[in-house]
Amino acid sequence: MSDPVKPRTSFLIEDILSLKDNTTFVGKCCTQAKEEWQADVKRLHESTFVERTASLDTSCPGTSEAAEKPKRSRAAFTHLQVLELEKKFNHQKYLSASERAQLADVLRLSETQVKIWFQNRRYKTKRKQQASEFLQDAYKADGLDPVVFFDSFCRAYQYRPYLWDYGGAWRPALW
DNA sequence: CGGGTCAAAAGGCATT
DNA sequence: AATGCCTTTTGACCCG
Repeated sequence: MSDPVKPRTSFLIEDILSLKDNTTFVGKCCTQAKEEWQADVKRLHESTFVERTASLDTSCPGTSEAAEKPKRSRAAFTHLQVLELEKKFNHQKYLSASERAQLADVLRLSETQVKIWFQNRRYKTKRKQQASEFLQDAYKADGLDPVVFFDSFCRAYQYRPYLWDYGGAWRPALW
């Protein structure tokens, strides 16, 4: 079995691509992200499919030591899995049990993984909203130019493009 | 290599 | 009991 494809980022590629020709900097990163993602999709389709990712490491079978402290492991979701989760989340922030089961089946994840992912995603959105409000107040109070501010922000976080999908009130004014 | 960040998963407590 | 929010733990990754 080949290694599961590890997502490098969890940003919304469609969102970033939809931003269009803002700067060459953004464009370059989009191209790179798109290529990475396409490569992952290709590898996904070539393999039978991703193994259902286990939430717990089940190594050390049958050993008594394993019962003492179950080792917590972190699954790395694939780009495709994250993309589908993000698409769903874009439409609805909460899933019913049946919707969750269906999505879990399609993505070859456990229902718990889907549930936890949505919990973490909601909280992430909330934190970002709070952060964007804080930033907005900060640059207004300091009389900063939003364009210059955002440009430096992008450059400072060029390896963290997932920070770009700010849904905060200040983004529309910048684009 | 150490420190920082992100994200998956678990823990704790509240709500229904 | 199931699920919510929030916090903490954990592991991977990136940078200087």
